Amino acid sequence: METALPERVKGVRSPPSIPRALTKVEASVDVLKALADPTRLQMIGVLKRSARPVCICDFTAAFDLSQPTISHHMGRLREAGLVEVTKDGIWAYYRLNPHLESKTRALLDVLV
Amino acid sequence: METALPERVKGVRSPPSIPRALTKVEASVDVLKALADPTRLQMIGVLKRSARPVCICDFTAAFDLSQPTISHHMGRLREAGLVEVTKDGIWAYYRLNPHLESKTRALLDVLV
DNA sequence: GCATTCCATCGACAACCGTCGATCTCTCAA
DNA sequence: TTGAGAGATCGACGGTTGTCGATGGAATGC
Repeated sequence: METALPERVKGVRSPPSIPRALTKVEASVDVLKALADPTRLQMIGVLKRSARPVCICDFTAAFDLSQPTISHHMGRLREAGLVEVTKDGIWAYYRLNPHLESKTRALLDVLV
Repeated sequence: METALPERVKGVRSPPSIPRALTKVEASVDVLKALADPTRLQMIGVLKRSARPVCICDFTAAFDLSQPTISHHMGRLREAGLVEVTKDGIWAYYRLNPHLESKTRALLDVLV
């Protein structure tokens, strides 16, 4: 029984009382959207566990997806600031962004 | 220079070597998708900070969204197993699922 | 019974997303 | 200089998502 608290009265709204969180939520949502795909989440897992940058051709070989699709997913991760690319000749090597915000780093530690 | 490691040779793929993670990834993706929306992420934040269940009418009042949209978002959170509902008369009170997997709980601790 | 209130569901719409084949750019080797 | 390979970009397609108004169902109060 919740008798110690004011009863809700029909037709009478309580004041909103829900603080509108702000830009912080939007930033988190962008990272979450980037991670909310099985291919991209596995990509992040591989990069996080790898001591050195990984050639994107290895992802193309490992996943049952076309090369443009792999490139698209990696681009999404790059746009979200999660990964960095270095070109070496005709190859592109990706690694986790070494300057990730601590909160984002903690998120990845929980996830992968 | 990476001379201590085998050089990548043009036209010759390295073995895949990327382990395909499994159902675990899919489960994480479902939670991430549920959280990857500003409205739903704020809802989760409110529920996590609230000591008692919150009437969904408070969310309807606090957000600039229609009542069906609020109900839809809460339904998504419920489908993902993140929240639970208890009906009290004509009101619906939502709270964080008290039996969240520890990994999911850790995720929310980082996020909100 | 009847009207009112809260909430979920339905149907529809535009926007976004994942995927592909085709194409373009760049680099390297012959 | 020419050819070939790696990777990004483009255009298109179906499926999903966020949003709304309208409707339906359950509980309450008159």
